[in-house]
Amino acid sequence: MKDRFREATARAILDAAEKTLAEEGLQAARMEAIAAHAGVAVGTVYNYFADRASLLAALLAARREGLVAALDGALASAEAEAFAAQLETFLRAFLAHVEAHRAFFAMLVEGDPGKAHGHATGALDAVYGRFEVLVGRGVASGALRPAHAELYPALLIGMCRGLTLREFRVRRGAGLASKAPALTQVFLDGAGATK
Amino acid sequence: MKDRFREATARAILDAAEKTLAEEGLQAARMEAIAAHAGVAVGTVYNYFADRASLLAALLAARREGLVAALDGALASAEAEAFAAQLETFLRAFLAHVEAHRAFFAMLVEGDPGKAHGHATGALDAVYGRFEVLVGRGVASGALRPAHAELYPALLIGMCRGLTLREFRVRRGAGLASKAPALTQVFLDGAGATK
Amino acid sequence: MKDRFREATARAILDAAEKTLAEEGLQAARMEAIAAHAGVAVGTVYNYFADRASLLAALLAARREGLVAALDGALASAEAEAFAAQLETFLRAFLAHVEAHRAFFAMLVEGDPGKAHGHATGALDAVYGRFEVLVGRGVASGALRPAHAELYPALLIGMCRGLTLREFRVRRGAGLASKAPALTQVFLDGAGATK
Amino acid sequence: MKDRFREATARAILDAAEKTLAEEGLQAARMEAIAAHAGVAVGTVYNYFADRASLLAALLAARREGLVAALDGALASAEAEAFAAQLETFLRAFLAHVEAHRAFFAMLVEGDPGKAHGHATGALDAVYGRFEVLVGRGVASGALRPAHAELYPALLIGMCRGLTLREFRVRRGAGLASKAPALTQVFLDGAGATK
DNA sequence: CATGAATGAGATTTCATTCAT
DNA sequence: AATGAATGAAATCTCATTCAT
Repeated sequence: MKDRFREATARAILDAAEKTLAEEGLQAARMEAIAAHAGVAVGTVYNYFADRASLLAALLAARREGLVAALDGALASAEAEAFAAQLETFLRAFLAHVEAHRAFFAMLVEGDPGKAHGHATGALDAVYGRFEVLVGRGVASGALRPAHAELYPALLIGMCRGLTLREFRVRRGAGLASKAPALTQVFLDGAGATK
Repeated sequence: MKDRFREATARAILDAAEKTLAEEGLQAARMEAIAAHAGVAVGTVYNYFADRASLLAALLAARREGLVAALDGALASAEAEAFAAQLETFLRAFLAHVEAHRAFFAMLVEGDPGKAHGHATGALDAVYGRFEVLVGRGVASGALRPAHAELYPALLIGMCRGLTLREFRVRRGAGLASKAPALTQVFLDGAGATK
Repeated sequence: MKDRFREATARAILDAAEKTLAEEGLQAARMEAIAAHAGVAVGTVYNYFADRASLLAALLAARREGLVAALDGALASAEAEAFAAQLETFLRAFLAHVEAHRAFFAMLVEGDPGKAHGHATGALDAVYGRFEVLVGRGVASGALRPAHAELYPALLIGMCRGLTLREFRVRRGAGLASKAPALTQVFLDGAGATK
Repeated sequence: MKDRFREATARAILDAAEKTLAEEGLQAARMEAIAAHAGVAVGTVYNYFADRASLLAALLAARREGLVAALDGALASAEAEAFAAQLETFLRAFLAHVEAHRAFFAMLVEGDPGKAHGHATGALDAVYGRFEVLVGRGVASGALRPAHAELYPALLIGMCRGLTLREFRVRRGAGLASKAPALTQVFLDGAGATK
């Protein structure tokens, strides 16, 4: 039960870190601000995480795990359906997570290309892998053309990101996840007029 | 001729800043490192740019202008061709620029999601606009389906970004610009098998 | 009791600032030197005062308040006496304070004539006011001729300052406060021989 | 004739320095600002004065010489008159100079107590001496009581300074020099009512 | 364990001075 | 001799981290 409490505090700090990051940015977010958001003193943060980098890494890991779990859930739940439905379910799960943890996604692309990109790239590996699983299914089932299949994961993730950034400009609308059908359709059928 | 010199120095500092940013990251890049890369003393940097923020803003502006010019060139040069060719030319120009100025593109997504995204968003407005022009042509000519046309610019930019990040993982290949045909095809025809 | 500590530290830093200012001058006094004099690290100084200007302003305010309190004390304690006695008490209090906080008085005249004089002038307003109160009493009681009464505060303060600077040249003597009787006499009776 | 030109330039730089000092303060006045006020480049200033300290010292010396000359003139011209007239003439000359070269007088009391006060004190020696000459005459002629005669120079200078600072507050009036008669009267007869 | 004041290395910025043109 | 861009030492300020309470 002590462990329960420790874990709850740790989670609160991670949430505070995410919030602070979202508000002030990866670089500008100071440890004191994170602690204040969590309602604890700086020293307490250091009782849970060795240093700033560890805290950020832990946040990254926690959010990645959540995202991977969501994607795995989507992959499993839709396994029996047609590929288009699977894809839409998967993309909806992805977009919903991006929307809920915008700060996490900001982190994934931020940081120094040298260090953080290595970070982020490594961190994304597992996510990337789920997209590859999905694409593999599509190709195997004949639903996807194998021609440029090695690019599909990157293109799908990129389009999701494109939609995310678009949300910053057009400040209305039904939210990111509602774009999943359109995204699915454009990816499968293309934007070109059928001749 | 003195102005020539001043401008050349300013450009050299901007290039050095981009290089340093690429090597060390937006936050880690110190003014001294930038100055050293440019082959001048710190004080000299401050003779050209009021402070760190101004230098970064100037770099942002300079690269954006270069990119917009490249996109305008692509839009103009391919105007007479079929839309697919226009699209490919445009995407190739975009990808080539991203490749040449990776540091610039790293900057566009870095920083605080709140502020810098506003920044980046504002900074990208002109770029976004060129994608809209292109998409507008496609819809007008009947080459693009108007269904989700409002999402196309975001999706195209996103896919380019997806490919860019992919370059960080697969460290071989013919470079980003060579992906333009594949990207064009996937965007126009979709990844789905033709039934 | 924590607040007690904080206040004591703040006072220690102010004292250290005054000392450092006295030793090295308004411009030459570095924040590190002030911190060292106070026996703390630079960062600690910044935990108490936002920046250099704030620290100096706080010192100014603290010393002014002390001086004003001393003058108010003198005004109150001597209220019942004859004007000459009141004047002497008042001047003695003033001179004693100037002597004790020479650094403070150095500050009052230092800085940019434009801005800092505005500063100093504003800062001195309260002090000036006490002299005006005193002069007002003198005029009201008939002890002072009203002819040039509007100049008296300035003349009295000026004479005190003159004596202060004189201390820098003649380095002996019983201290500034001991000049109060002479100053009182000259001001009241003049230096001219009685015809 | 070349020397004439050199001297004229040097004087222009000194004037510019005084002006800049008056506007921005002793510490804040940068060499570039001084050069700009003089209409020359920084390098040129260094062709005339070895460094910043030399320039300030030269300004000090120049202004002091002017003041001393004016005081000597007043002492000589009024030698035959009654002491009260001599005093008024002298004070008027002093106040006029202070008014014309406010920046110079700001310098005299400014600076680090350590260095600049030494400076200023030394610089004032000659001026102080003229006040002593005047007071000596007054005592010798029986016009001044000898009681606190050693304080009179300091008191007179102080009163002048008090009036100068007063000018900063009351921003109207006929100028500093017009206060000479009042100052003379108060100093000779005192502010006390004649019983 | 929690606290938050103290720490000090390190970053940004200024500006007197130099020197090639 | 005049110029003004370049220089870099030195000052201010920040903030991750420590540790006594």
